[in-house]
Amino acid sequence: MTTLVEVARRAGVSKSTVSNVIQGSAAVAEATRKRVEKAIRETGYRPNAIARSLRARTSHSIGMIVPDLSNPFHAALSVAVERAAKRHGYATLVAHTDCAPDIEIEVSRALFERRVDAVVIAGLSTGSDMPVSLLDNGIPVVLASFGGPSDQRLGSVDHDDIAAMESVVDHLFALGHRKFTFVSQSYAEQSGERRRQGFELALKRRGLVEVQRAQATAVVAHNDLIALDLIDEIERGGRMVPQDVSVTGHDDIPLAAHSRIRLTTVRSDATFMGERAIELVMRAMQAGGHVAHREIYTNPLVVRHTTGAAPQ
Amino acid sequence: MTTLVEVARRAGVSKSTVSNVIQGSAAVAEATRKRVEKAIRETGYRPNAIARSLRARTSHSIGMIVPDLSNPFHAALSVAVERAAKRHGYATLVAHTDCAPDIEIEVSRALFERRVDAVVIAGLSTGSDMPVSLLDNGIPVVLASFGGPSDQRLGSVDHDDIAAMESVVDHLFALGHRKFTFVSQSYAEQSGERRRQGFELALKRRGLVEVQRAQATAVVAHNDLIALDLIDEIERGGRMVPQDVSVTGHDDIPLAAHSRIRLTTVRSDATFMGERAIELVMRAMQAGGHVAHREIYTNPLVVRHTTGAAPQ
DNA sequence: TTGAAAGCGTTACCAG
DNA sequence: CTGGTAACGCTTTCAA
Repeated sequence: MTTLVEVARRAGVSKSTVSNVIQGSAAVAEATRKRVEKAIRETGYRPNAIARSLRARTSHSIGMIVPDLSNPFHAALSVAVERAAKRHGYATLVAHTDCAPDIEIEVSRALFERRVDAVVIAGLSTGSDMPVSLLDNGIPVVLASFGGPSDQRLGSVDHDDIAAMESVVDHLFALGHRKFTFVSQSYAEQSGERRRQGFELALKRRGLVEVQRAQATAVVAHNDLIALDLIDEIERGGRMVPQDVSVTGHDDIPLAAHSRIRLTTVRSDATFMGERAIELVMRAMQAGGHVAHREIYTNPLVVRHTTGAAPQ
Repeated sequence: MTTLVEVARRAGVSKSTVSNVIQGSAAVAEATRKRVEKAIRETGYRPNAIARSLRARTSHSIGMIVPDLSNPFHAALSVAVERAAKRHGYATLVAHTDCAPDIEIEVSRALFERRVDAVVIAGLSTGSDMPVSLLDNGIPVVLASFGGPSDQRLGSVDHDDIAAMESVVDHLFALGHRKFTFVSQSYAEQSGERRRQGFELALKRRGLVEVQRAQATAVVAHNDLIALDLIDEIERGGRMVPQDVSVTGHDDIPLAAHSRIRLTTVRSDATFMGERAIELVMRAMQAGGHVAHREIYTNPLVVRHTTGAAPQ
């Protein structure tokens, strides 16, 4: 593998000079610059980012922690994060956790050892103190698409789950539904918990309590993927959506709008959130501190055809 | 940030000793080991992977190049790659290309500069010589879910697109279809081209030629996502699938089996391919060479409800 | 305008 | 068993 010294030798200059040429920094005589550039071309030299990182004490990489990329919402978020990071010259290290606390620990340790300059988290197990340990190590952290424990140093690009659940229940209630149930994912994720809270709050406000899934005429799912699964299950069981049961999702993944699905859901802009997360992180790194900034967006309910009047 | 020397000073030993303790290698007296471990615990010391990489001349990271993670098939592949890599202690750097040649170049350059130990590619623009340039730089490359230019050094975990298209066309032909069309994605990807070839071959074998999309009674899509889009478009246009038009996909993404979709498609196991790709890559790195190995799987046609008898 | 040297945090070799 | 020293490949003073 070609290194700086080889290029230098070839060009008959010192490595400092080669370095200067590459950085485009210090004034270098036109003639020498030419010689060096020629040597670089001839050898196909590419700077070793690892050596640079060691010297610069910054890896120019950011960590992306995601529960599960097979959720299209998370995939879109990751895509946005990676693209935005790349635009800034940062590489993205992805890691899945399935919201398993032990994996979360292992992963954050690995990211720390690799000295990522920041981490973006798309989902976390309830009660995880992983962000705090990252923060304590001086790594800026921003939560994307959810909020979190109220450490001041944290950044977050969040959406209002409580309001979202209120609008979902409101819509269903107006359609005459009184028997609600909430279905969350298999693992305990923070956003799931918050949506459940919002759901229960909205119910209580109307003097209702959650019923068993089998009794419900309105099923509120934690996200679109789960809603889709529920529709599948309900319809395979011989009942119809929305005639017998109404179902709502959350996220508005691309497929939700499909003519065969037409899912009533809450629209959340994963791409925007991913980009915004990187913006915040970049700004924080420039300032050499933590993000310490939260913003929260209110998402609109998108009414489609999986919700309808409550059966008599 | 705590370093080895700080730990050493604290424990009153040399950094070599601390290093030895960490490596668990050279025999270290029980007493000193204890002291060192205590110092490590007290300082919360974590080795700097960047320094290690520089020294070891291996980054313990692999690059994952993917056209677009929002395709669930690619997402599943990436998940599998990342998980398998993590199991081996490797981090995964993901990069999207959208199959844009200029981004591909930029990305492979970035991965090379970061000295990834290998790269897994999930999709590539037609005619790209990016794998070759990586290979020439001594980086093992394996293509996952497609084949590629026939460089001997390449690895690939491929599926038989020609056979897949033959079975798709065979199925449709048996249902009475004679007017076929093929729809690929917006960008020119290698697997897309190959499937198109397989499709045309299968048609020719039956003495048929492709017709305009508007005339077709059988639409063969390059992948499930496109098939889903087509169904959406067709049904919004007032025609029915499969009564008026039959549609097939490729990949068998989770949603393909949904009760509202029931897509006839070719099943390809993204998770398996991702894992296998990492296996091959690990083996190659151990041997210090290129993968230079290809395997190709024949995928089954999964007949569901988006294909039916050709309209009279 | 150029180059020598120090140092980033490790590991590995070799003396002691 | 332990520690000194020399790399790994780069950037950055600081002199010349």
